[in-house]
Amino acid sequence: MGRREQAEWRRERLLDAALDVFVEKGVDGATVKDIARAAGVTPGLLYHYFESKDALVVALMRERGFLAELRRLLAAAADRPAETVLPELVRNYRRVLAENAGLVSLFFSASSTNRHVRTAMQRFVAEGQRLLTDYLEARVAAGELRVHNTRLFAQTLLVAVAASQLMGSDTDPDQLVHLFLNGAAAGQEKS
Amino acid sequence: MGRREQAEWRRERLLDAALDVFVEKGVDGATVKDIARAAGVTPGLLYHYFESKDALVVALMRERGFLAELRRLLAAAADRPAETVLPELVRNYRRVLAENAGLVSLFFSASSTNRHVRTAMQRFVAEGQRLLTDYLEARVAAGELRVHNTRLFAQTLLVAVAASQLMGSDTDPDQLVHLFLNGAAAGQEKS
Amino acid sequence: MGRREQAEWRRERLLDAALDVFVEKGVDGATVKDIARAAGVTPGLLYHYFESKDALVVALMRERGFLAELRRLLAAAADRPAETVLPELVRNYRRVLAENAGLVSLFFSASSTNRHVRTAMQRFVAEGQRLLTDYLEARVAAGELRVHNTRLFAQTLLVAVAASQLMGSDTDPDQLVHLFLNGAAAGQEKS
Amino acid sequence: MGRREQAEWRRERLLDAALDVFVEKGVDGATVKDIARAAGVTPGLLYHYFESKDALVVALMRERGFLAELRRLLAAAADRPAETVLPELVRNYRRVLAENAGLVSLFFSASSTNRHVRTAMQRFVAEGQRLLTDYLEARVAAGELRVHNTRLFAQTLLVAVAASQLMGSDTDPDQLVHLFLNGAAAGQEKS
DNA sequence: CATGAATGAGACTTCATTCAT
DNA sequence: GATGAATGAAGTCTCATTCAT
Repeated sequence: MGRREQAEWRRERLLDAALDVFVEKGVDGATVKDIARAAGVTPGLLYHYFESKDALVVALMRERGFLAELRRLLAAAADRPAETVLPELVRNYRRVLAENAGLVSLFFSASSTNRHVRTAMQRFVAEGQRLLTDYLEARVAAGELRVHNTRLFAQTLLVAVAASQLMGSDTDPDQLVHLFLNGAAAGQEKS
Repeated sequence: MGRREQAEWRRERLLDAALDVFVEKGVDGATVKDIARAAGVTPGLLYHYFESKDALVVALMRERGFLAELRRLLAAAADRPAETVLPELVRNYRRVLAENAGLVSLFFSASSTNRHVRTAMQRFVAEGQRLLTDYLEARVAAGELRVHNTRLFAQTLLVAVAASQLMGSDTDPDQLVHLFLNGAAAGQEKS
Repeated sequence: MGRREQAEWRRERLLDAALDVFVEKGVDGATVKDIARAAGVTPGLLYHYFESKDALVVALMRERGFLAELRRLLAAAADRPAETVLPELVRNYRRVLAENAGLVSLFFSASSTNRHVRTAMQRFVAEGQRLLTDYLEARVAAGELRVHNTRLFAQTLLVAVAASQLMGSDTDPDQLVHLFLNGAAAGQEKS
Repeated sequence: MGRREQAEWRRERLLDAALDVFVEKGVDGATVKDIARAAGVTPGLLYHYFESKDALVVALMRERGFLAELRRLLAAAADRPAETVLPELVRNYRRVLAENAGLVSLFFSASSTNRHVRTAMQRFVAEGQRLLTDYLEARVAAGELRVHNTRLFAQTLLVAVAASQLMGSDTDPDQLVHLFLNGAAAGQEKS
């Protein structure tokens, strides 16, 4: 492994360690020393790779966030029915969340004092909503859905998945999508 | 105002101040000095009323939480239709959240290092879900709803309201409930 | 000693200690720990009295500076001849410098990274020059001196005294003033 | 450019960079990284040319000081009148100071923790004074000056020039020398 | 020669908490 | 009850210096 790769690898290990520790102790509860120890380096080195502890959080959101995944999932979906796409989306989304488990709690703990972090997080969530909203609009245009407020639908769905993840519920993706598509009223049936 | 009332009053003011400061800076970001200053007293005095900073958080959740409100809202509702009750519930729930605004972010920021706080918070959320789930079960039994997973419905609804509050969206309660009751599929119509 | 006096006294002791340590090790070389130890307290307490290490330096200049002394020395001097006043001034000025010994080196070491400190120092020096310049102008007006550039005279005299102090020379005040009043050219004699 | 010249050249560029950065941030405020960056190299390389950061300061004083210049200016001056030589000296001295601008503040900031640096600086200043004192003694012997304390004269003059430089005053060299030669007393006139 | 990753020591600062007054 | 001086532990961050590549 050359010098260059070694550095890149070290950076990734620091992000791994940071995510682990943030998840376990919370962003504010985690100390730089904790993270460094988890990565097997000295605290000083952390500052060779990241400007500050907050910068680590921002980097995590940028580089380990699931926006890329979400984008990929919806890229070619505009023409396919929500009934097919959404369960798949939820399933994949859940998988991504599960894989990068800690990120979820990270997103919900907007407690950091630092404005940069908070702003980064909000931008992040907004972007996710926008991606899903765009897809939903396409489906409404296609006549499949009649959602009046696509933004509300998108926000609620994403939040619901994340929340169930956060609380450790083992929600069935199909059930969730079914609820969103068909509602809970007794008189309603699929045509 | 007697000794007794004076003390009681002071305690309430401390809780007020703590909530304000927690909201603004997050639980970990807020210092005891901040809280004391916001309450117009000295840090030392805070320890006459609360054992520790963490005790303040727990007290806030116990005494300022919206469980009482939720309980009251659902108490006499078991026999009334969800179509009527839920919008009312969402509306009132939102109002309560808005009034104790900060609590929402407090609940979502599970970042505190202290295990007591985290546990208290989780118990709290679970209790809220249980209350709503019980009502939904009653409505399913009454034949109004056909929800398969009432816990999922309850969790999703509560989280959705809280999240919209957290993100500052001005979601319309009626739209939200409509989405939950009727779904988004185009072929579906209210009878 | 009441609480109030105790605090005041402690603050003064911190300034004393800071001056000592700054003199010995330089502003940048001195650590907060050094200062605290010299004052017999913990580093944390220092921050109860001063916002930062830099604030300590500024406070030293404000409260231990010799401007007050200079002002007092020149207050009633406007009508008295420079030949009498200046040696007296130099003598007293040297005494003040000697008493607050360290301040001199503090003033010359403009090395602190912090802009606030540097600015405070410059304002300080400028004020001293202005005070002496005003007196000299009065003597020129009185016909005793014919200085063309009073600011130059003031600056040079003050700097010369400070510099001799800084370098540990035991300059005779009378000789110094004599040099400034009569010059060094051989053809010149007092009338 | 051969190996040898290349190395020499690199060394000079490092000294240039070091002086610039020391001036801007002070000796203690400047980091090795700052200096390396200013020289366009990496921190590690700096240690091929200098043993330590302090060694850089000492080298600067030895190799970039104005002693050489002062020596040259006074070398052939012993027989020429102070009235001619001193303004010329001040002018050239100021020019040298201006050219190596930063050195002045470097000399006045005796703040470095390191004793070696401090000692080197003091020796340096003393040597400058001795050079000028020797010249003045020659002029006294020649009957031009009647200075009683040539060391005082030399010290004061050099310090005055440096100080005006340090404080950014645009002092006129002729006025300064005039003050030193003729004094400020009203009754005195040039013969 | 040259790089820059890595270290270790230590700097400044913050803060929950205690306690004499 | 109330104050705020005082502490001790810890936290974030900096930096001169070394060394494998």
